Amino acid sequence: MHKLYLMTRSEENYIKTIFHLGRKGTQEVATNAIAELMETKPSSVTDMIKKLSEKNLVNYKRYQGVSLTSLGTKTALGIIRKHRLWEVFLVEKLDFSWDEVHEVAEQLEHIKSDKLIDSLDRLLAFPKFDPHGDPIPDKNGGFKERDRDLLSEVPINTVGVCVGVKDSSATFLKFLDKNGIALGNQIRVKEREEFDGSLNIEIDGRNLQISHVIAANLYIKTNDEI
Amino acid sequence: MHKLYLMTRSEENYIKTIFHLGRKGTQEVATNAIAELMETKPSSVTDMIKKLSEKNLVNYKRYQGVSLTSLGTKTALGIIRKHRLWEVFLVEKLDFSWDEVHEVAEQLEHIKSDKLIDSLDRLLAFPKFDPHGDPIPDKNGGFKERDRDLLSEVPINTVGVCVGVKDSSATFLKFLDKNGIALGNQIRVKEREEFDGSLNIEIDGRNLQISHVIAANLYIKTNDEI
DNA sequence: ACAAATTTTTAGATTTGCCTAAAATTTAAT
DNA sequence: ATTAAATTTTAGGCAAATCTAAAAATTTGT
Repeated sequence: MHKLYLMTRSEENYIKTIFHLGRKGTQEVATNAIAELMETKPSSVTDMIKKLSEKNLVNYKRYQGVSLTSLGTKTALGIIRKHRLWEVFLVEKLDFSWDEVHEVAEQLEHIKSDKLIDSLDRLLAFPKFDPHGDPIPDKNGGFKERDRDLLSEVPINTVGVCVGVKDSSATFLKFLDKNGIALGNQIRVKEREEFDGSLNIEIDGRNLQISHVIAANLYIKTNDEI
Repeated sequence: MHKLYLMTRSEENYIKTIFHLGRKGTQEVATNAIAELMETKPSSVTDMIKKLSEKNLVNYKRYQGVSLTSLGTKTALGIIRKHRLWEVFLVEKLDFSWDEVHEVAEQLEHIKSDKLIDSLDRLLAFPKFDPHGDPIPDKNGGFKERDRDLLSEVPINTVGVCVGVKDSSATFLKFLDKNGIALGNQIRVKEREEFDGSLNIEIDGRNLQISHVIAANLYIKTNDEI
Protein backbone atom coordinates (compact mmCIF):
# COMPACT_ATOMS: atom_id res chain seq x y z
CA MET A 1 0.00 0.00 0.00
CA HIS A 2 2.51 2.61 1.07
CA LYS A 3 5.31 1.05 -0.91
CA LEU A 4 5.26 4.26 -2.91
CA TYR A 5 7.75 5.58 -0.44
CA LEU A 6 10.18 2.76 -0.91
CA MET A 7 10.66 3.26 -4.62
CA THR A 8 14.06 4.03 -6.09
CA ARG A 9 14.60 6.88 -8.45
CA SER A 10 15.04 4.46 -11.30
CA GLU A 11 11.80 2.64 -10.56
CA GLU A 12 9.97 5.95 -10.49
CA ASN A 13 11.39 6.93 -13.84
CA TYR A 14 10.26 3.70 -15.42
CA ILE A 15 6.75 4.08 -14.00
CA LYS A 16 6.56 7.62 -15.31
CA THR A 17 7.73 6.58 -18.77
CA ILE A 18 5.26 3.69 -18.96
CA PHE A 19 2.50 6.07 -17.94
CA HIS A 20 3.35 8.56 -20.70
CA LEU A 21 3.63 5.85 -23.36
CA GLY A 22 0.40 4.27 -22.16
CA ARG A 23 -1.50 7.53 -22.63
CA LYS A 24 -0.74 7.78 -26.32
CA GLY A 25 -1.64 4.39 -27.73
CA THR A 26 -4.28 2.55 -25.76
CA GLN A 27 -2.16 -0.58 -26.21
CA GLU A 28 0.24 -2.33 -23.91
CA VAL A 29 3.56 -0.55 -23.86
CA ALA A 30 6.46 -2.17 -25.76
CA THR A 31 9.80 -2.90 -24.17
CA ASN A 32 11.60 -1.24 -27.05
CA ALA A 33 9.54 1.93 -26.73
CA ILE A 34 10.47 2.27 -23.08
CA ALA A 35 14.12 1.62 -23.84
CA GLU A 36 14.18 4.24 -26.57
CA LEU A 37 12.49 6.94 -24.51
CA MET A 38 14.73 6.27 -21.52
CA GLU A 39 17.86 5.95 -23.62
CA THR A 40 18.66 2.56 -22.22
CA LYS A 41 18.74 -0.99 -23.58
CA PRO A 42 15.75 -3.32 -23.95
CA SER A 43 17.43 -5.89 -21.75
CA SER A 44 17.63 -3.39 -18.91
CA VAL A 45 13.96 -2.63 -19.38
CA THR A 46 13.03 -6.28 -19.11
CA ASP A 47 14.94 -6.56 -15.86
CA MET A 48 13.19 -3.58 -14.34
CA ILE A 49 9.77 -4.64 -15.58
CA LYS A 50 10.12 -7.90 -13.71
CA LYS A 51 10.95 -6.01 -10.57
CA LEU A 52 8.01 -3.62 -10.97
CA SER A 53 5.76 -6.56 -11.70
CA GLU A 54 6.71 -8.21 -8.43
CA LYS A 55 5.85 -4.99 -6.64
CA ASN A 56 2.43 -4.98 -8.28
CA LEU A 57 3.07 -1.76 -10.12
CA VAL A 58 2.71 -3.18 -13.63
CA ASN A 59 0.91 -6.01 -15.40
CA TYR A 60 3.37 -8.09 -17.30
CA LYS A 61 3.38 -11.25 -19.39
CA ARG A 62 6.55 -12.22 -21.22
CA TYR A 63 6.68 -10.91 -24.79
CA GLN A 64 3.28 -9.23 -24.32
CA GLY A 65 4.25 -5.73 -23.29
CA VAL A 66 3.44 -3.98 -20.06
CA SER A 67 0.76 -1.76 -18.54
CA LEU A 68 0.36 0.00 -15.22
CA THR A 69 -1.77 -1.48 -12.45
CA SER A 70 -4.01 0.88 -10.53
CA LEU A 71 -1.25 1.17 -7.94
CA GLY A 72 1.22 1.95 -10.72
CA THR A 73 -1.07 4.59 -12.19
CA LYS A 74 -1.54 6.19 -8.79
CA THR A 75 2.20 6.25 -8.35
CA ALA A 76 2.75 7.78 -11.78
CA LEU A 77 0.19 10.49 -11.09
CA GLY A 78 1.93 11.31 -7.83
CA ILE A 79 5.24 11.78 -9.60
CA ILE A 80 3.67 13.84 -12.38
CA ARG A 81 1.92 16.00 -9.79
CA LYS A 82 5.25 16.73 -8.17
CA HIS A 83 7.01 17.37 -11.47
CA ARG A 84 4.41 19.86 -12.66
CA LEU A 85 4.01 21.65 -9.35
CA TRP A 86 7.76 22.18 -9.21
CA GLU A 87 7.64 23.53 -12.77
CA VAL A 88 5.05 26.07 -11.74
CA PHE A 89 7.17 27.01 -8.74
CA LEU A 90 10.25 27.52 -10.88
CA VAL A 91 8.40 29.78 -13.31
CA GLU A 92 6.22 31.67 -10.85
CA LYS A 93 8.59 32.09 -7.93
CA LEU A 94 12.07 31.74 -9.36
CA ASP A 95 11.61 33.38 -12.77
CA PHE A 96 12.68 30.37 -14.80
CA SER A 97 11.53 30.39 -18.40
CA TRP A 98 9.39 27.52 -19.61
CA ASP A 99 12.23 25.91 -21.51
CA GLU A 100 14.42 25.73 -18.38
CA VAL A 101 12.11 24.00 -15.97
CA HIS A 102 12.03 20.42 -17.19
CA GLU A 103 15.58 19.40 -16.34
CA VAL A 104 15.39 20.67 -12.77
CA ALA A 105 11.89 19.32 -12.23
CA GLU A 106 13.18 15.89 -13.26
CA GLN A 107 15.32 16.01 -10.15
CA LEU A 108 12.82 17.65 -7.82
CA GLU A 109 10.03 15.21 -8.65
CA HIS A 110 11.84 12.49 -6.69
CA ILE A 111 11.93 14.34 -3.38
CA LYS A 112 9.88 12.41 -0.83
CA SER A 113 7.68 14.44 1.47
CA ASP A 114 3.92 14.71 1.39
CA LYS A 115 4.00 17.80 3.53
CA LEU A 116 6.45 19.45 1.15
CA ILE A 117 4.36 18.92 -1.94
CA ASP A 118 1.07 19.85 -0.33
CA SER A 119 2.56 23.04 1.09
CA LEU A 120 4.04 23.86 -2.28
CA ASP A 121 0.62 23.36 -3.83
CA ARG A 122 -0.83 25.82 -1.34
CA LEU A 123 1.98 28.36 -1.86
CA LEU A 124 1.20 28.30 -5.57
CA ALA A 125 -2.55 28.63 -4.92
CA PHE A 126 -3.40 25.15 -6.19
CA PRO A 127 -2.58 25.61 -9.87
CA LYS A 128 -4.46 23.41 -12.33
CA PHE A 129 -1.96 23.57 -15.20
CA ASP A 130 1.80 23.61 -15.55
CA PRO A 131 3.80 26.15 -17.61
CA HIS A 132 3.29 24.08 -20.77
CA GLY A 133 -0.47 23.85 -20.30
CA ASP A 134 -0.48 20.27 -19.00
CA PRO A 135 -2.90 19.47 -16.18
CA ILE A 136 -1.64 18.95 -12.63
CA PRO A 137 -3.17 15.97 -10.79
CA ASP A 138 -4.58 16.84 -7.39
CA LYS A 139 -3.63 15.15 -4.13
CA ASN A 140 -5.78 12.14 -4.98
CA GLY A 141 -4.51 11.77 -8.53
CA GLY A 142 -7.58 13.33 -10.11
CA PHE A 143 -7.16 15.75 -13.00
CA LYS A 144 -9.12 16.95 -15.97
CA GLU A 145 -7.68 17.28 -19.46
CA ARG A 146 -8.64 20.68 -20.74
CA ASP A 147 -10.80 20.94 -23.87
CA ARG A 148 -8.33 21.89 -26.52
CA ASP A 149 -7.41 21.36 -30.15
CA LEU A 150 -4.24 21.32 -32.13
CA LEU A 151 -3.93 24.51 -34.11
CA SER A 152 -3.24 22.41 -37.19
CA GLU A 153 -6.68 20.80 -37.02
CA VAL A 154 -9.13 23.61 -36.44
CA PRO A 155 -11.09 25.17 -39.34
CA ILE A 156 -10.23 28.52 -40.88
CA ASN A 157 -11.39 31.53 -38.87
CA THR A 158 -11.33 29.64 -35.60
CA VAL A 159 -10.59 31.95 -32.72
CA GLY A 160 -9.15 30.87 -29.41
CA VAL A 161 -6.50 31.15 -26.74
CA CYS A 162 -3.18 29.36 -26.79
CA VAL A 163 -3.37 26.96 -23.82
CA GLY A 164 -0.61 24.43 -24.31
CA VAL A 165 2.17 22.82 -26.29
CA LYS A 166 2.39 19.23 -27.43
CA ASP A 167 6.15 19.18 -27.77
CA SER A 168 7.73 20.76 -24.72
CA SER A 169 11.36 20.42 -25.74
CA ALA A 170 13.58 23.38 -25.02
CA THR A 171 14.23 23.79 -28.75
CA PHE A 172 10.57 24.21 -29.57
CA LEU A 173 9.85 26.44 -26.59
CA LYS A 174 12.75 28.74 -27.44
CA PHE A 175 11.44 28.98 -30.96
CA LEU A 176 8.07 30.05 -29.60
CA ASP A 177 9.71 32.67 -27.40
CA LYS A 178 11.62 34.02 -30.37
CA ASN A 179 8.39 34.39 -32.29
CA GLY A 180 6.47 35.89 -29.40
CA ILE A 181 4.15 32.93 -28.95
CA ALA A 182 3.13 32.24 -25.36
CA LEU A 183 0.30 30.68 -23.37
CA GLY A 184 -2.61 33.06 -23.07
CA ASN A 185 -2.13 34.60 -26.50
CA GLN A 186 -5.28 35.29 -28.50
CA ILE A 187 -5.13 33.45 -31.84
CA ARG A 188 -7.19 33.55 -35.03
CA VAL A 189 -6.53 31.16 -37.91
CA LYS A 190 -6.69 33.23 -41.07
CA GLU A 191 -5.50 30.99 -43.84
CA ARG A 192 -4.23 27.48 -44.40
CA GLU A 193 -1.82 26.81 -47.26
CA GLU A 194 -2.91 23.56 -48.90
CA PHE A 195 0.50 22.86 -50.33
CA ASP A 196 2.45 22.46 -47.09
CA GLY A 197 -0.18 22.90 -44.40
CA SER A 198 1.38 26.09 -43.11
CA LEU A 199 -0.89 28.59 -41.40
CA ASN A 200 -1.42 32.28 -41.51
CA ILE A 201 -2.51 33.37 -38.05
CA GLU A 202 -3.23 36.51 -36.14
CA ILE A 203 -1.73 36.31 -32.68
CA ASP A 204 -2.29 39.08 -30.15
CA GLY A 205 -2.81 41.53 -33.01
CA ARG A 206 0.26 40.57 -35.06
CA ASN A 207 0.24 38.48 -38.22
CA LEU A 208 2.38 35.38 -38.32
CA GLN A 209 3.14 32.60 -40.76
CA ILE A 210 3.77 29.25 -39.08
CA SER A 211 4.64 25.86 -40.56
CA HIS A 212 2.45 22.82 -40.19
CA VAL A 213 4.91 21.28 -37.72
CA ILE A 214 4.59 24.28 -35.44
CA ALA A 215 0.81 24.34 -35.70
CA ALA A 216 0.69 20.61 -34.92
CA ASN A 217 2.38 21.29 -31.60
CA LEU A 218 0.26 24.16 -30.36
CA TYR A 219 -3.01 23.71 -28.50
CA ILE A 220 -5.75 26.30 -28.48
CA LYS A 221 -8.97 26.51 -26.56
CA THR A 222 -11.69 27.73 -28.87
CA ASN A 223 -14.60 29.87 -27.80
CA ASP A 224 -17.24 28.27 -29.97
CA GLU A 225 -17.61 25.03 -28.04
CA ILE A 226 -20.47 24.13 -25.81
CA MET B 1 37.44 21.89 -11.75
CA HIS B 2 33.78 21.38 -12.49
CA LYS B 3 33.81 17.83 -11.18
CA LEU B 4 31.48 19.14 -8.49
CA TYR B 5 28.68 18.37 -10.85
CA LEU B 6 29.67 14.79 -11.36
CA MET B 7 29.45 13.81 -7.73
CA THR B 8 27.11 11.12 -6.53
CA ARG B 9 24.76 11.63 -3.64
CA SER B 10 26.85 9.31 -1.51
CA GLU B 11 30.06 11.17 -2.27
CA GLU B 12 28.38 14.43 -1.35
CA ASN B 13 27.22 13.01 1.96
CA TYR B 14 30.71 11.86 2.85
CA ILE B 15 32.18 15.25 2.00
CA LYS B 16 29.57 16.98 4.11
CA THR B 17 30.22 14.67 7.06
CA ILE B 18 33.97 15.12 6.86
CA PHE B 19 33.47 18.88 6.78
CA HIS B 20 31.32 18.85 9.91
CA LEU B 21 33.71 16.58 11.81
CA GLY B 22 36.67 18.65 10.68
CA ARG B 23 35.18 21.83 12.11
CA LYS B 24 35.01 20.50 15.64
CA GLY B 25 38.45 19.10 16.32
CA THR B 26 41.19 20.73 14.33
CA GLN B 27 42.60 17.26 13.77
CA GLU B 28 42.38 14.90 10.86
CA VAL B 29 39.03 13.14 10.83
CA ALA B 30 38.96 9.50 11.93
CA THR B 31 37.47 6.75 9.80
CA ASN B 32 35.44 5.48 12.74
CA ALA B 33 33.99 8.91 13.43
CA ILE B 34 32.74 9.16 9.87
CA ALA B 35 31.30 5.66 10.01
CA GLU B 36 29.48 6.35 13.23
CA LEU B 37 27.95 9.64 12.09
CA MET B 38 26.86 8.15 8.79
CA GLU B 39 25.64 4.93 10.35
CA THR B 40 27.78 2.81 8.11
CA LYS B 41 30.83 0.56 8.57
CA PRO B 42 34.45 1.70 8.77
CA SER B 43 35.35 -0.51 5.82
CA SER B 44 32.80 1.28 3.66
CA VAL B 45 34.29 4.58 4.74
CA THR B 46 37.76 3.49 3.72
CA ASP B 47 36.47 2.52 0.28
CA MET B 48 34.85 5.88 -0.25
CA ILE B 49 37.81 7.83 1.10
CA LYS B 50 40.01 6.24 -1.53
CA LYS B 51 37.59 7.31 -4.19
CA LEU B 52 37.37 10.87 -2.89
CA SER B 53 41.12 10.98 -2.61
CA GLU B 54 41.51 10.09 -6.28
CA LYS B 55 39.14 12.91 -7.14
CA ASN B 56 41.28 15.32 -5.13
CA LEU B 57 38.54 16.07 -2.66
CA VAL B 58 40.36 14.80 0.43
CA ASN B 59 43.91 14.36 1.67
CA TYR B 60 44.47 10.82 2.74
CA LYS B 61 47.29 8.67 4.04
CA ARG B 62 46.54 5.17 5.22
CA TYR B 63 45.84 4.93 8.95
CA GLN B 64 46.33 8.69 9.28
CA GLY B 65 42.79 9.96 8.95
CA VAL B 66 41.41 12.30 6.36
CA SER B 67 40.93 16.01 5.71
CA LEU B 68 39.27 18.03 2.99
CA THR B 69 41.33 19.61 0.23
CA SER B 70 40.43 23.14 -0.80
CA LEU B 71 38.31 21.65 -3.57
CA GLY B 72 36.64 19.40 -0.99
CA THR B 73 35.98 22.33 1.31
CA LYS B 74 34.48 24.34 -1.52
CA THR B 75 32.27 21.42 -2.40
CA ALA B 76 31.15 20.99 1.21
CA LEU B 77 30.29 24.67 1.50
CA GLY B 78 28.23 24.44 -1.66
CA ILE B 79 26.21 21.58 -0.24
CA ILE B 80 25.77 23.29 3.11
CA ARG B 81 24.68 26.47 1.34
CA LYS B 82 21.99 24.50 -0.45
CA HIS B 83 20.91 22.66 2.67
CA ARG B 84 20.50 25.80 4.71
CA LEU B 85 18.82 27.85 1.99
CA TRP B 86 16.27 25.09 1.52
CA GLU B 87 15.69 25.08 5.27
CA VAL B 88 14.93 28.78 5.21
CA PHE B 89 12.61 28.23 2.27
CA LEU B 90 10.72 25.50 4.08
CA VAL B 91 10.22 27.63 7.16
CA GLU B 92 9.58 30.99 5.51
CA LYS B 93 7.55 29.95 2.49
CA LEU B 94 6.04 26.59 3.36
CA ASP B 95 5.39 27.05 7.09
CA PHE B 96 7.50 24.12 8.22
CA SER B 97 8.58 24.22 11.84
CA TRP B 98 12.29 24.20 12.59
CA ASP B 99 12.24 20.58 13.71
CA GLU B 100 10.76 19.41 10.40
CA VAL B 101 13.17 20.94 7.92
CA HIS B 102 16.28 18.83 8.27
CA GLU B 103 15.02 15.59 6.76
CA VAL B 104 13.62 17.24 3.66
CA ALA B 105 16.64 19.52 3.24
CA GLU B 106 18.83 16.41 3.28
CA GLN B 107 17.15 15.45 0.04
CA LEU B 108 16.92 18.89 -1.51
CA GLU B 109 20.59 19.67 -0.94
CA HIS B 110 21.55 17.23 -3.69
CA ILE B 111 19.56 18.91 -6.46
CA LYS B 112 21.97 20.14 -9.11
CA SER B 113 21.29 23.56 -10.58
CA ASP B 114 23.20 26.75 -9.98
CA LYS B 115 20.36 28.81 -11.33
CA LEU B 116 17.95 27.12 -8.95
CA ILE B 117 19.94 27.83 -5.83
CA ASP B 118 20.83 31.39 -6.77
CA SER B 119 17.20 32.18 -7.58
CA LEU B 120 16.13 30.63 -4.31
CA ASP B 121 18.67 32.80 -2.52
CA ARG B 122 17.14 35.86 -4.17
CA LEU B 123 13.56 34.79 -3.41
CA LEU B 124 14.51 34.53 0.25
CA ALA B 125 16.27 37.91 0.17
CA PHE B 126 19.77 36.49 0.68
CA PRO B 127 19.38 35.19 4.22
CA LYS B 128 22.55 34.99 6.30
CA PHE B 129 21.37 32.38 8.81
CA ASP B 130 19.23 29.26 8.70
CA PRO B 131 16.31 28.49 11.05
CA HIS B 132 18.71 27.08 13.67
CA GLY B 133 20.95 30.12 13.61
CA ASP B 134 23.70 28.54 11.51
CA PRO B 135 25.36 30.76 8.91
CA ILE B 136 24.62 30.28 5.20
CA PRO B 137 27.68 30.37 2.92
CA ASP B 138 27.36 32.78 0.01
CA LYS B 139 27.79 31.88 -3.64
CA ASN B 140 31.56 31.83 -3.25
CA GLY B 141 31.59 29.77 -0.08
CA GLY B 142 32.26 32.74 2.17
CA PHE B 143 30.43 33.02 5.47
CA LYS B 144 30.94 34.56 8.87
CA GLU B 145 30.28 32.75 12.14
CA ARG B 146 28.23 35.04 14.29
CA ASP B 147 29.62 36.20 17.62
CA ARG B 148 27.78 34.08 20.10
CA ASP B 149 28.16 32.22 23.38
CA LEU B 150 26.65 29.15 24.90
CA LEU B 151 24.12 30.14 27.52
CA SER B 152 25.84 27.74 29.91
CA GLU B 153 29.06 29.73 29.75
CA VAL B 154 28.12 33.36 30.19
CA PRO B 155 28.31 35.10 33.59
CA ILE B 156 25.29 35.81 35.77
CA ASN B 157 23.24 38.82 34.68
CA THR B 158 24.32 38.54 31.06
CA VAL B 159 21.64 39.84 28.72
CA GLY B 160 21.31 38.84 25.09
CA VAL B 161 19.23 37.45 22.28
CA CYS B 162 18.82 33.77 21.51
CA VAL B 163 20.49 33.35 18.11
CA GLY B 164 21.03 29.63 17.63
CA VAL B 165 21.06 26.06 18.83
CA LYS B 166 24.01 23.71 19.05
CA ASP B 167 21.98 20.52 18.90
CA SER B 168 19.39 20.79 16.15
CA SER B 169 17.76 17.42 16.61
CA ALA B 170 13.99 17.34 16.34
CA THR B 171 13.78 16.17 19.94
CA PHE B 172 15.60 19.20 21.29
CA LEU B 173 13.81 21.64 19.02
CA LYS B 174 10.40 20.31 20.04
CA PHE B 175 11.42 20.68 23.65
CA LEU B 176 12.26 24.32 23.01
CA ASP B 177 8.91 24.87 21.29
CA LYS B 178 7.12 23.35 24.24
CA ASN B 179 8.91 25.74 26.57
CA GLY B 180 8.39 28.76 24.39
CA ILE B 181 12.05 29.20 23.53
CA ALA B 182 12.72 30.49 20.02
CA LEU B 183 15.34 32.43 18.07
CA GLY B 184 15.01 36.14 18.71
CA ASN B 185 13.92 35.76 22.33
CA GLN B 186 15.42 38.23 24.80
CA ILE B 187 17.25 36.36 27.55
CA ARG B 188 18.73 37.36 30.93
CA VAL B 189 20.66 34.89 33.07
CA LYS B 190 19.46 35.38 36.61
CA GLU B 191 20.98 32.59 38.63
CA ARG B 192 23.19 29.57 38.19
CA GLU B 193 22.76 26.58 40.49
CA GLU B 194 26.22 25.38 41.43
CA PHE B 195 25.07 21.87 42.25
CA ASP B 196 23.85 20.83 38.78
CA GLY B 197 24.64 23.82 36.60
CA SER B 198 20.97 24.54 35.93
CA LEU B 199 20.01 28.13 35.16
CA ASN B 200 17.31 30.48 36.19
CA ILE B 201 16.62 32.76 33.24
CA GLU B 202 14.21 35.43 32.21
CA ILE B 203 13.10 34.90 28.64
CA ASP B 204 10.83 37.42 26.93
CA GLY B 205 9.49 38.45 30.32
CA ARG B 206 8.79 34.98 31.70
CA ASN B 207 10.91 33.17 34.28
CA LEU B 208 12.24 29.75 33.38
CA GLN B 209 14.40 27.10 34.98
CA ILE B 210 16.55 25.20 32.48
CA SER B 211 19.00 22.35 33.00
CA HIS B 212 22.68 22.61 32.20
CA VAL B 213 22.23 20.38 29.16
CA ILE B 214 19.66 22.73 27.70
CA ALA B 215 21.79 25.79 28.43
CA ALA B 216 24.79 24.11 26.83
CA ASN B 217 22.86 23.85 23.56
CA LEU B 218 21.55 27.40 23.30
CA TYR B 219 23.54 30.25 21.80
CA ILE B 220 22.99 33.86 22.73
CA LYS B 221 24.37 37.05 21.31
CA THR B 222 25.23 39.38 24.16
CA ASN B 223 25.04 43.14 24.00
CA ASP B 224 28.10 43.93 26.08
CA GLU B 225 30.73 42.94 23.53
CA ILE B 226 32.83 45.36 21.54
C1' DA C 1 2.27 -21.09 -44.00
C1' DC C 2 6.89 -20.58 -43.44
C1' DA C 3 11.12 -18.11 -43.71
C1' DA C 4 12.95 -13.66 -42.52
C1' DA C 5 12.96 -9.77 -39.74
C1' DT C 6 11.95 -7.78 -35.54
C1' DT C 7 11.21 -7.76 -30.74
C1' DT C 8 12.00 -9.51 -26.31
C1' DT C 9 14.23 -12.22 -22.98
C1' DT C 10 18.11 -14.70 -20.88
C1' DA C 11 22.90 -15.32 -19.56
C1' DG C 12 26.89 -13.53 -18.01
C1' DA C 13 29.76 -9.09 -16.85
C1' DT C 14 30.51 -4.58 -14.87
C1' DT C 15 30.18 -0.65 -11.56
C1' DT C 16 28.78 1.49 -7.27
C1' DG C 17 28.17 1.31 -2.62
C1' DC C 18 27.67 -1.42 0.90
C1' DC C 19 28.67 -5.64 3.96
C1' DT C 20 31.48 -9.37 7.05
C1' DA C 21 35.57 -11.38 8.49
C1' DA C 22 40.32 -11.33 8.81
C1' DA C 23 44.77 -9.03 8.59
C1' DA C 24 47.61 -4.90 9.31
C1' DT C 25 48.75 -0.87 11.83
C1' DT C 26 48.58 2.33 15.47
C1' DT C 27 47.68 3.51 20.31
C1' DA C 28 47.42 2.45 25.18
C1' DA C 29 48.77 -0.06 29.35
C1' DT C 30 51.50 -2.33 32.47
C1' DA D 1 59.27 -2.46 25.74
C1' DT D 2 56.10 -5.74 24.95
C1' DT D 3 51.65 -7.04 25.09
C1' DA D 4 46.82 -5.87 24.75
C1' DA D 5 43.31 -3.08 22.81
C1' DA D 6 41.53 -0.23 19.52
C1' DT D 7 41.47 1.43 14.88
C1' DT D 8 41.90 0.95 10.07
C1' DT D 9 42.52 -1.48 5.94
C1' DT D 10 42.22 -5.46 2.84
C1' DA D 11 39.91 -9.38 0.80
C1' DG D 12 36.02 -11.36 -0.85
C1' DG D 13 30.85 -10.99 -1.51
C1' DC D 14 26.24 -9.06 -2.38
C1' DA D 15 22.36 -6.28 -4.48
C1' DA D 16 20.93 -2.72 -7.78
C1' DA D 17 21.05 -1.13 -12.26
C1' DT D 18 23.19 -1.23 -16.22
C1' DC D 19 25.56 -3.41 -20.45
C1' DT D 20 26.76 -6.95 -24.57
C1' DA D 21 25.92 -11.05 -26.94
C1' DA D 22 23.19 -14.80 -27.82
C1' DA D 23 18.83 -17.33 -27.61
C1' DA D 24 13.74 -17.42 -27.76
C1' DA D 25 9.31 -15.72 -29.17
C1' DT D 26 6.51 -12.97 -32.02
C1' DT D 27 5.36 -10.50 -36.13
C1' DT D 28 5.76 -9.67 -41.05
C1' DG D 29 6.09 -10.55 -45.94
C1' DT D 30 5.24 -13.10 -49.80
